[in-house]
Amino acid sequence: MSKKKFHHGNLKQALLDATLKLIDAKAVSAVTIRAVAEETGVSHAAPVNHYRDRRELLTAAANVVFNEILEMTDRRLAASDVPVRERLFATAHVLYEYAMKHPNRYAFIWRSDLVDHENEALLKTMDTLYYKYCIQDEASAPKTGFDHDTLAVMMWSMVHGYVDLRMKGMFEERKDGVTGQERLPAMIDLLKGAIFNE
Amino acid sequence: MSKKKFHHGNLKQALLDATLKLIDAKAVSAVTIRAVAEETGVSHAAPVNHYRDRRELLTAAANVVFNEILEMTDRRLAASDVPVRERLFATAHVLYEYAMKHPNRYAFIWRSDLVDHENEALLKTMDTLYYKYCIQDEASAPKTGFDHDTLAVMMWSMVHGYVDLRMKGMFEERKDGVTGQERLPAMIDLLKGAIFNE
DNA sequence: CCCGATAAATTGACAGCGTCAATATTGACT
DNA sequence: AGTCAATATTGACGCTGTCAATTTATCGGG
Repeated sequence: MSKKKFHHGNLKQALLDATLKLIDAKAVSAVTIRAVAEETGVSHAAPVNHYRDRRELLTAAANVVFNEILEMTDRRLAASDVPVRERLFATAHVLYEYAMKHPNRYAFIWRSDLVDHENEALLKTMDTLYYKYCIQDEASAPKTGFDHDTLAVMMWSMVHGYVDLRMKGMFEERKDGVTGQERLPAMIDLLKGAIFNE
Repeated sequence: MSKKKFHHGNLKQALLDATLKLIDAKAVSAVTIRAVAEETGVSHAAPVNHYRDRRELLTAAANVVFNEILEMTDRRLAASDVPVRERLFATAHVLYEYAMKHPNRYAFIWRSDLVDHENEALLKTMDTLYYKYCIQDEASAPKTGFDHDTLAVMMWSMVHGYVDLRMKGMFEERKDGVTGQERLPAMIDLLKGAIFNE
């Protein structure tokens, strides 16, 4: 029971759903308070009761997305029993796959003009993703002869940078004809090989 | 002669200057047509005579920035007679240094919701930067045992990704205490070492 | 059972934004 | 001098986020 069918139901969740729906269907620029309100069937000022402003709504939505990525990583690493030294690369693949599958969501979560990356809940989710799967604990980190922190930052930067630039038209099949589906995994492999001297 | 002191002088250039000034001082979000007009001392609708809309103005500004980076790269590579196999890394350093020195400009040029990256002039500048300094010509590319295209994309992605994520608060000195001034060069060196087996 | 308290939603307003149409002004050219 | 086109101004429009005032619905206690 708790909160069912008050005036609307739980509008808070409905607003969040509408937000993500609009992001997927169009882009985050289509997420106006008024559009979200209409999509949800309430008046243009109703959302203020649940989210102080647009930024707070979008920050909540970003948190949902980061949690999705986190869960996706959990599944990948838990299911197939990935060896320790492969964890960082597996995480990189997950990040890349998520971005390819949900480009609008991925682009959106990094829009710091729209999302408050200092938000406590969001910060916690992001830190979990980063420290749990990239940094790991010192002991279980694979021995490579390279500083593991630096490797983690490198991998994360490489994946994000590639995805971000690609979405903006760099590395497009303008002259080289190589599609993104092939190129990033190759980059990850190259790095892996270089690190492990294979 | 040509165009001096018509009504304003050459408003077109003045608008561009005001745009970059606002980007540096505040952020690209502060670049409203009206603010730029006021900064330049003309009425709010004057800019339309020189730039169709806000997007066109910002695209022109982005072109200026890309050209700055291009020139900065030119100077770096020409002056110190950088050996061929170091060119890619030198370019990476330039990109990084520019981003550190002009963070607002760097963040702005990748805002594809505001800048038209399909614009012909801009595309040409970007391609020059990319193909001239990253891809180079096949013959003069250093022999590394790795596909040079892939290396170039990797390097570019890594630098951009690191800068972008850092600006958004990842890799902040939250727990590790490492500043960006030290970390990216270390990453570049690590990659260089891995590639050249040193 | 009803009635206040309170949470939730509506309505209406406001300023700021980009942009367009109508108008006025200026400089260049014949 | 007088015409014309380029350039700038003014005023308006619809859209945005947000706030204040108001209305509506639900809950808890008499």
